[in-house]
Amino acid sequence: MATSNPSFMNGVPELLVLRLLWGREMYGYEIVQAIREETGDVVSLGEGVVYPVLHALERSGAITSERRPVGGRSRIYYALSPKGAARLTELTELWSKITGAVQQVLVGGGRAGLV
Amino acid sequence: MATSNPSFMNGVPELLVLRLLWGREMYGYEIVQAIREETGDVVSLGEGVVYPVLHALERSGAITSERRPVGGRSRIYYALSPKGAARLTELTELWSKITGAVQQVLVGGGRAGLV
DNA sequence: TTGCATACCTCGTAGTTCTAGGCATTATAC
DNA sequence: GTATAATGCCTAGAACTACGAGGTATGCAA
Repeated sequence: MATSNPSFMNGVPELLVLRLLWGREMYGYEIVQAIREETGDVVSLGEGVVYPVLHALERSGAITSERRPVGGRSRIYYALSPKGAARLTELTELWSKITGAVQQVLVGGGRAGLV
Repeated sequence: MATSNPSFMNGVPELLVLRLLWGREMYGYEIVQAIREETGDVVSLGEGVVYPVLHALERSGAITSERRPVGGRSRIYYALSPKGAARLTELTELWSKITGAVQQVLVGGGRAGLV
């Protein structure tokens, strides 16, 4: 209810997951850590965020999964499908467009500066 | 469910409204149009988004309001308070941090390019 | 007097992230 | 040997947010 922090995170999990899967296969737990590392801990998505995203992406045909036993453990590796690649392109362009438009307002306008 | 487009708009309305009010007073209807114009129609927030944001910001003390009759009509002008200015700084920094982190993932990583 | 632009407002819905848990196996530390 | 952390998967519920649809009222032009 509070006036709390807008986290600017809408759609970001899907975008990041797709981007990470672009070129190499990865499993869920690995993706969670990769996001943390590659963003320098700025973005830190829990497993409760990443796994549902993966399942939704698989349902929509954007990624495919394959269970593999590794060192006695079982991992589910995900790979980007052509559909997922298209979705990635689409989202990346949208991201660029939106952030560019916001930046325009932040920089431009009446006074100059603050950014 | 998961079909749809993430709009990347989380928290953006609050940020844009605060930024527009930085330096000049504006009224709701004017803000709606300003966002449309300054973003080149990339971001188009309806009145159903802007007015609730304004009310929430006023409740939290980030902006103050003053009703003024203009040409027979009544407008409610909003002005940024010190608290709102601080909030704007905070949000701007967070925005910069998040988008920077996402950009890092989009650009960096295994392959190069796509952005 | 019919329509359009201005100017305000609220409610309900939908879509998302997040927290907080739970389960099971393996490696590490004491 | 036994507790603890790390790996690796999962779901359910709450909380938040943007959005569309709809409502009221005034002024101005055709």
